[in-house]
Amino acid sequence: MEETTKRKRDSIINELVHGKELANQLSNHIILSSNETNEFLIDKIISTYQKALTMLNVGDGKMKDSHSSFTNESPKSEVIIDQEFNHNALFKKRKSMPKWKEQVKICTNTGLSEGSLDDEYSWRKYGQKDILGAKFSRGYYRCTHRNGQGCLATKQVQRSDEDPTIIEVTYRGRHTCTHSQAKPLKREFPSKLKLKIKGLEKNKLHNDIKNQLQTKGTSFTSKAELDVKRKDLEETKEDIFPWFSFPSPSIGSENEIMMESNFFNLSEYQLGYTGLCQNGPTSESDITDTVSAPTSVTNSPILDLDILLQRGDFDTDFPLNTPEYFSS
DNA sequence: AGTATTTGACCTTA
DNA sequence: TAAGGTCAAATACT
Repeated sequence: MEETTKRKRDSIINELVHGKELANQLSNHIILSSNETNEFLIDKIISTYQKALTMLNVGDGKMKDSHSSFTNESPKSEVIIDQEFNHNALFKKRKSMPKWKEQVKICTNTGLSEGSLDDEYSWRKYGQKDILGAKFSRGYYRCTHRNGQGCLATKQVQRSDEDPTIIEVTYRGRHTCTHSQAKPLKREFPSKLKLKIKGLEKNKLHNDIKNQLQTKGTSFTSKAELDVKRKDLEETKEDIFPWFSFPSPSIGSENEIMMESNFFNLSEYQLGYTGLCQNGPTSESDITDTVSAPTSVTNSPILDLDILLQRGDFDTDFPLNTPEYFSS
């Protein structure tokens, strides 16, 4: 082997060994905080270093044989054992991950599927199973950023047997992806249900909205309010909805929390949005329910429709629950 | 073509 | 050993 190649190789090995040592030190520090996801990621980092060193035939971070490296004699058995170890470790980690359950009530007139429930994270379906004794199959979802950012959050979605309008969602693991952290708060202006307004000028739209809302009454919010009856298993409120500021615990009882999703109020009319219900209130009871729902959300931003229209925010996308404006 | 979903097979757990 | 959970190839969608 040439002298320069040997020197290069040695410095690579030194870097890898150093990196692994640092990861080990980090592990010892973080392990005290018992964050399972962090632990898992650290394990992965260390194992990556270990694999690289093993492939260089360096063994446990120590330079064993500086002569047989860069050959094709990779210690396959070690790698296989390592992979098996990681596989088992992965299952153990998953088992010990924090887990909690929510029940989300959806409106009956929506054709949206369980998977389209908008909880502000992006999920990718990876499986579906028929569950013994259950009428509806269970869907398995993982965070979209699992591969890119190693986010291990998963959720299981299943329609309730007793009440098909209730979706039971079981979350497992916290999101570690930066994407989800950066996503807008639930109460900010939604982007998902885009309203396609064809051939309507802003002013006409504005007037139409006014007229319709005045006809229906002074105000309404969408039927978007999610009855989130949360059953804590292991988590605190803040852990489950880190983006959401919960109202005082006086609402509801037995740890049940009613969430209302009238995301924002417009000065003349209250408009709501939902990722669950596209058709808005369809009956008197819907409206009544909505109006009588606890108006505990006081931190909703107050926006004026005129300003929003002038700003062009709703040029073509306007999240009203007014059926006439939905294209689908 | 790239991304998401479906679905049968495989793996783990109780 | 059966049921639940995950993988990954095939398929669908955009």
